[in-house]
Amino acid sequence: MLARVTAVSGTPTFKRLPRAVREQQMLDSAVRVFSRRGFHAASMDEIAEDAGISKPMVYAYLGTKEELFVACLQREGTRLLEAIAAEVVGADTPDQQLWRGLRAFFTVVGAHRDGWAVLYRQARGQQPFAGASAEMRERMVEVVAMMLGRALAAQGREVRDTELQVMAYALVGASESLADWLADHPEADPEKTATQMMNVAWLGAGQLLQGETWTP
Amino acid sequence: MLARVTAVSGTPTFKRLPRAVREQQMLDSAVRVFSRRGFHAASMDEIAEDAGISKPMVYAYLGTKEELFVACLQREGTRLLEAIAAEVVGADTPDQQLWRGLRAFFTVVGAHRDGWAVLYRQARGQQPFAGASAEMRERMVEVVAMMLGRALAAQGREVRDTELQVMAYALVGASESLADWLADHPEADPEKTATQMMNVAWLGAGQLLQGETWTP
DNA sequence: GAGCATACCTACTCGTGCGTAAGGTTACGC
DNA sequence: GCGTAACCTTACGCACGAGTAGGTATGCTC
Repeated sequence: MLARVTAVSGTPTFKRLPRAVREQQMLDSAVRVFSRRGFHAASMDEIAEDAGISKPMVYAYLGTKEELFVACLQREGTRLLEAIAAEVVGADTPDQQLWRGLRAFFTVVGAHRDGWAVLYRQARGQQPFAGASAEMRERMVEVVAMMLGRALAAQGREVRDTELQVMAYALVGASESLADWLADHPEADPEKTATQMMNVAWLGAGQLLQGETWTP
Repeated sequence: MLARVTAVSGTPTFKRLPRAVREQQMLDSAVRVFSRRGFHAASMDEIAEDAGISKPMVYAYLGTKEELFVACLQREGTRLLEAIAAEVVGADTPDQQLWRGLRAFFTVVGAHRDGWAVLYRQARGQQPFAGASAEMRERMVEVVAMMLGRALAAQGREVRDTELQVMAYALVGASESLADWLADHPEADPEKTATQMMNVAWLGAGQLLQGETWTP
């Protein structure tokens, strides 16, 4: 029997699709199932079924379960990073960079909610992938820290790198958390969420840049 | 054969301990193994071995794997929430409440790093527990939002509940993220991390309270 | 219109790990 | 000092799911 006329994935798939197309369908299904069940609880059978295909096809195209998960991670991760990068290069002042980066970030997350769930909720905990996930975050933190640092320098102020790092970490964490919230709230508007995040980030940062600090 | 003289858990355990003690040892081991491996990859055998006990004991005392995980969640979660609550009640001004809450939070996380890893990195993704985890965060967000709201009211300003909610979410997320960073950096000082977080949170919040907002 | 590559299937094997049955051993009350 | 309850064990059954073997259909090329 060939691939059924209508798969669960929605798009009615007729038999015999070219490899590139099927691979994308499989990745879509994999992301969906991984995000719902978690890496281990997700079964290759369910992924195959969701894609409207039989299991050996998945193995033939994307390899083992781990490799499949990595492929998901890669696709969703680069989608996100590239979208952000593309927006950031078009801006020059620090606040414009931050704003456009945030907007791109929340837009992509809003459009691919379970992709974000896989990236953020799954990869982080599961041991074989935690490293890759942490590395991606590290890069984001680095970039944000650099932006903050440049903004500081422009104002003639100097702050230790560690401080910058920690603050960047907090900002990235806040964004991730809001993204997570966004992923669970279909009614929420990505752009508005980005604005709210920008308020927290920029005003908080702005004060710090002015040399004000809070002390117990 | 009885429980070995020296278990992997460190404390040399002689045979025949009272139930309450063994249960705590098991929970310690469970948290440790769950945090290292993730829920599914962790095996009951490994947990039992780590506790220096045989598997059926774990089942006799703490029940199935899911129940065991829930028990871990419960212990670590209440430990955290109670520590924070105890600190917050002793303060009255909003910034003191926030500060003492944050300090308690980072102190507990610093002292029980893998407890945090289980709570935050594991429970969040694995379907059966995501709900409980989200609920706990929800409570935290609610409390923070309330604190912000009171601070606002004291300054005669009024903000829509949703806005408060989102900002609280961002602050909680930033804290979680720093906690996560703390869990991976044994050299870091919880109190200092709390101070840095307080700076981001309070200065950011402070500006918002003054009515300032950032606009694209 | 024969050949060949590609897309696709059904139907297995086999390891791993949850959960349990059935039976030893120690401490404590009386 | 002895029964009994609590503590603890070894050794298994069994299900589930990753990965594979081997075979069938389809369409493209010359």
